[in-house]
Amino acid sequence: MPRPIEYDRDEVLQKATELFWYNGYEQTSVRDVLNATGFNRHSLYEEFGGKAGLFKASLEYYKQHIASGMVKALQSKDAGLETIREIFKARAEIDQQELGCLISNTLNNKHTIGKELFSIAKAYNKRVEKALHQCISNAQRKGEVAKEKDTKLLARYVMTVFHGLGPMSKNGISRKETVAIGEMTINLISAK
Amino acid sequence: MPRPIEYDRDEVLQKATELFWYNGYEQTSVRDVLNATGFNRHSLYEEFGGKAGLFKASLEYYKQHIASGMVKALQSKDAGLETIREIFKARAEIDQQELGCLISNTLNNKHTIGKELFSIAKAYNKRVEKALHQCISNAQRKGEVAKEKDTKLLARYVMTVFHGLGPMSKNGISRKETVAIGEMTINLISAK
DNA sequence: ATAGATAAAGAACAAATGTTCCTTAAATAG
DNA sequence: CTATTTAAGGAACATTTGTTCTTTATCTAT
Repeated sequence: MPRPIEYDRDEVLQKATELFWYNGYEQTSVRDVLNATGFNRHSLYEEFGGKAGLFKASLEYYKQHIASGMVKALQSKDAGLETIREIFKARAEIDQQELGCLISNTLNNKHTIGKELFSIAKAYNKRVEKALHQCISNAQRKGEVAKEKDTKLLARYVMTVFHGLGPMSKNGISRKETVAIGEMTINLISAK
Repeated sequence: MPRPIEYDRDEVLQKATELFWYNGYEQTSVRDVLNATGFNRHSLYEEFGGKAGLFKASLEYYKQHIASGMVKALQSKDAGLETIREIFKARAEIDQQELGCLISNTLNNKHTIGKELFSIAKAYNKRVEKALHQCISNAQRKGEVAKEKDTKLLARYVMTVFHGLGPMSKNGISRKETVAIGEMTINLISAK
């Protein structure tokens, strides 16, 4: 009996995520999303509850469609330094778009984005760092990393480099340079 | 014959810079600045030409009052790895405020902040990287860095770490960890 | 003392923001 | 065919945005 839904939730989310990624949360207006998707104003509030809800859904979309591959690779049983090398290679590719990472961008807006949205980004960031820690510990077990190294600190270190690649990409960084930075980071991890 | 100016330009700029640093350019309204400073609306437009002009002046203030010490140290004749170590120490302190770096934050808003403001940030970023490059080349001359190392790439690398510290700080990073990350970076630079 | 000049105060503007409300359209169950 | 249910369309809301304009206040050179 109800009139059938005409919009495609995933299509809307994909476009919204793109916009949030490109312009940031606060610089993306509800209008922008409506214009870009043809989505209905009322339906947006029905489906997502408002702008913040839409952003929450976009963060979820980002995690599942953009970042999940990386996390899964890191969590794999045979993850090691080669995994990290691959991640830098992928990052070198994506950074040509000069967008940085949506999670990192969101963290950067800590003081304006609201506690709930910030804590979602923070939680996911933590999850990535944990996966990275697992991977490095795994590498250590395999003998790729010296035994005396503090793998937790190494994970923090790699996270720092990841976060730094965002601004670097917006400044213009070549694939080559990004890969080189990855290689240097891996050297640092494995150095004795 | 003219009525004397009642405001203190530098005082206004200090507060404005603080606000822009904390909230970002777009999230700081002209009202916010007026409220925080008691500055006159009309005078703001007389003195700075508008919000963008105020931000330009704030970037200038930031360069001169916050970042210039670092650049000068890097450009000093006897700059070397110890200089970089000191910079990380200072950064560990400032990062407790969880603000990141205003230049880095501005770079991050590439797609919304407008070309002129972006290019100012970009130019200064370049200047810092150049100073860093000088410092590392100097260190190489002193024998602190292996001769075969690509100092330009090393400078890029350190810039990446610097940029990464912003999001890390907003996520909560201790002084100790920041200093440790600095130490690891210096090790990477000097490693043979 | 007065005229001229410039700062301060704040009213006012159009445009944009996120959100809500009301009307219209489209589908199926009876 | 009709009634009911829910989506779509879009008008309307109060705020907030950056900016401009008008009025008032305060100083000094004459």
